[in-house]
Amino acid sequence: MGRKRIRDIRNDELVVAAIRSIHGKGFAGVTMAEIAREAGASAASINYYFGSKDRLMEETMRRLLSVLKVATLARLAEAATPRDRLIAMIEANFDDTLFTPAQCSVWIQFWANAPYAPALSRLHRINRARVASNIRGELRQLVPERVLDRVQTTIQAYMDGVWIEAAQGETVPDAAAARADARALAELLLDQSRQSLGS
Amino acid sequence: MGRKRIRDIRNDELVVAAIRSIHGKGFAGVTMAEIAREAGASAASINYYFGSKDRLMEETMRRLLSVLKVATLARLAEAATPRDRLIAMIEANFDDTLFTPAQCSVWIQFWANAPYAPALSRLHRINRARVASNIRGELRQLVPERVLDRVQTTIQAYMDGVWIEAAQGETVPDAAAARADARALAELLLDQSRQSLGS
DNA sequence: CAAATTCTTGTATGGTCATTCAATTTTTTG
DNA sequence: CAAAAAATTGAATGACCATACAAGAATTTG
Repeated sequence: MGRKRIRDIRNDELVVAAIRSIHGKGFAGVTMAEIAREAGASAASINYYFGSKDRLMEETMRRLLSVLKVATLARLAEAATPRDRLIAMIEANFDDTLFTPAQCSVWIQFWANAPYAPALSRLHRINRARVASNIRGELRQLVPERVLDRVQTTIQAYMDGVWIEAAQGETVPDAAAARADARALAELLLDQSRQSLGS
Repeated sequence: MGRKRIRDIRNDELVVAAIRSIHGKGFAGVTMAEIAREAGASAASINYYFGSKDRLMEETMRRLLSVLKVATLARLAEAATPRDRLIAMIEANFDDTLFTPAQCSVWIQFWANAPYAPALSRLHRINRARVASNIRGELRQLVPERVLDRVQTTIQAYMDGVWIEAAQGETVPDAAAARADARALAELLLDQSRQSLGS
């Protein structure tokens, strides 16, 4: 039963410690020893489980992307119409499980490092493409082809921007408010598109 | 006449080299020696002029903020109505002099470092507040009080998000297109606000 | 329980790099 | 032009830190 259990538990603990530590000092600023201390382990054990600091960052981001995926699927399960499905996917980005100060910070560090780390860059490209494709899938049934691209990129840029602001930590992120604002923007974009050209 | 001329020239050269270098390897990843080589100088001279790597980053960001300010003022000079002034301020963020791959990269590094460097944090807070205040000043004459806050934060989040995407470098940033998209979003927000409540 | 496997960590290593400093060159000034 | 001031840099310094490793502890297995 518990064949790979310990490994999984440690992986979890270390990734959680990494999220907290990165939030506290940034990825470049934090040391392996600090992350280890946060997890109640030794720096050497991080290398035992992950191989390197870069790989730890990569696994940490995989974790965040997984949280996003879970939140998205949970919300999609309750959505019936294309419009509901679109909103479900957007609101998932500001789910209570994802839109926290620590995770916002990690996401920023990810953006800052991705251009210089092939593994992160790949992760970013894949995730972005997946989200874009999902959004477009629903939009195709909601807005005219002519504006599809613009609406999709606008939504995605807006969501990224909200994350940035949250990571600057001047105000505690309010997930529910973020969802409401994002939804309002989406609905505005949908209504306007339908109205200006008919759908 | 040339009392402080050499110092100014060197500052310029070093800041330009810093922008290029940071774009190439990230702030944490680049060394003083690399930045110096890019400028045709020595690492020691950077410290002579700036005192430290962190101060160089700070001055580099001041440069970008100054470019934004110049672009904003230039566009404001040609704007007559509140609506034109709002659009001028928004489009300034995607001015040809500012919205370049290298400068987008630096901006991301700035966002990633600001939470951990008081000097950068301060710069970020001040700039953000200034832009927010300017935008709100125009919006006050354009949309109902009730939506003012939401419209302003939406615009700002969207602009930040566009910068992030540009910095990921998957596509070469097209400043003119970015301006058109941003303008379209602004006009949509204005029209909808006016329509839904009257202004 | 004994052998094998997995896990854990203290310590050593090697490399990297920002920063300092003294010495030199260049420029300014009177 | 000579003295002073400013600019420049090579090389030394001193920290810091990711990673490797070997030795030992814990756990699993048969």
